Amino acid sequence: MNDSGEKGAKKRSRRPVAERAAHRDPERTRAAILEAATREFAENGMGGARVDAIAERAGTNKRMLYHYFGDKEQLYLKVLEEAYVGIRTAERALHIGDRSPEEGIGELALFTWRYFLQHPEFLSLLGTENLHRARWLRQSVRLKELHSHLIGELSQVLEQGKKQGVFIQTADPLHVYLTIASLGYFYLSNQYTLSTIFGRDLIEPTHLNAWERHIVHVTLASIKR
Amino acid sequence: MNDSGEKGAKKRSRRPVAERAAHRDPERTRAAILEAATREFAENGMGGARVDAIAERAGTNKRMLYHYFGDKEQLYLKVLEEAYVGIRTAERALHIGDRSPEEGIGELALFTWRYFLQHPEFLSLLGTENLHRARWLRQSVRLKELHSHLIGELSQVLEQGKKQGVFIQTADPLHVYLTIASLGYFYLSNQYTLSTIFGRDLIEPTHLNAWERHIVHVTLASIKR
DNA sequence: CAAGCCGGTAACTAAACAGTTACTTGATGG
DNA sequence: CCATCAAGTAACTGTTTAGTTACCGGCTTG
Repeated sequence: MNDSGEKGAKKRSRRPVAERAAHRDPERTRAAILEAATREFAENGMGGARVDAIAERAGTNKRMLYHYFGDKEQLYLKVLEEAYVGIRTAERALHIGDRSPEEGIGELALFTWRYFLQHPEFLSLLGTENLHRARWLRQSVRLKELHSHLIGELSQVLEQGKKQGVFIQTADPLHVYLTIASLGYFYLSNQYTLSTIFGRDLIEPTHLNAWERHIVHVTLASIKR
Repeated sequence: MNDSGEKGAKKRSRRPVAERAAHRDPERTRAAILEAATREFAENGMGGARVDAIAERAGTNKRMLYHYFGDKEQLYLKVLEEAYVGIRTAERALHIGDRSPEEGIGELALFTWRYFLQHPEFLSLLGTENLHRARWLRQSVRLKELHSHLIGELSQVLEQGKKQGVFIQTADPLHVYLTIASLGYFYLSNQYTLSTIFGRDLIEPTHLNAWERHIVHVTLASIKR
């Protein structure tokens, strides 16, 4: 997200500015707007987010926002795309095929849960986008190919497990991923209403750890022979 | 939701109006506003919902809306409360303890999935409310006690299953319910982004039926000995 | 049968909103 | 050292919004 060093350095050839570059730093401003927008959209949704609020959070003004991103909708789409790129990039670094199939699936489940836990804004953005029936995501050309890798790798691990006789033959890669994602997403994104109606603070570390173990247990129990 | 028959009949003692009671029917107007608001809030969230749109959908005007419900926030809370009352009421009619523990849990899973499937507006409202960290639900006095029944009954079924030796000793009622709800909620509420990124139409009957079976399978696999 | 009350209408208001325009500043290259 | 140009500011505009007010009309009841 903060790539202010690289691209900026190319333009500023002589006298690299170095000290007090707060003013007149386009990359920095751009990144600040994107981060502020991520928070604002995550907290208030598309309808509730305020362009003025984003500009203020970013320490700049609306003029710059419209200059870099066109309008509110394009900015929102950019935020959403970056969020997806974030999780899929982190996922690729996992290499779930390196250990035993069982460990591989467990690792994917743990990773997904912890990523969700550390990136609540990603969950919020997904919620908002689904409220609008993926209206903006569908327009994105960048994201279509980003997800095939995940299913491909997961599919390989499952096949290996089936050959070894540790997984049931009916285990389906998309179903397994959806199971993992479901258990993490629902618990975290609905924690507020759930904590309220059941009178238990679900975000407490004890409950959080218990649910982490539960996710791994459920995922493996559903595919093991 | 549509209780226009009962309360209305008490007031109109003589000459029961009967024919063409469209005009000047407070109960009907109130119900129409509530239903229109449910759809508007479900489709657009709290920030995106428009009071004018609700009035128009209800075939009335803003004056009546403010007259019956105070303001936008109180109307929203009423909508949310009614939605919770709806699912918890339907749940009570289940009596999951009547059959074997295994069948009881399977029945609860099926019921929850099908209720979610038939009431997409309930899922949307939950999403909206959680985006705002249960800000309005927490103010509700009506809903605190509504949910203890569910956990109580589920707890009994699990205990029975443990005694019979069909369920594992560590099975927890809240975890079991959250598992069932997770699998249904995520699949349906996130169907739009999921269908987009995985290139599969998740709402197709074939996939819907497969997921229904999957939910029951996963739930039981996670608690069976 | 008239008075008033209640369900209902529509035009209005002040504030908030997305998006624009006119202007300032300061670094750079000729 | 000055002309240029891009980064950045702030005040403005037309529109949309939640909420209000002034008014209408017909049913009920004394």
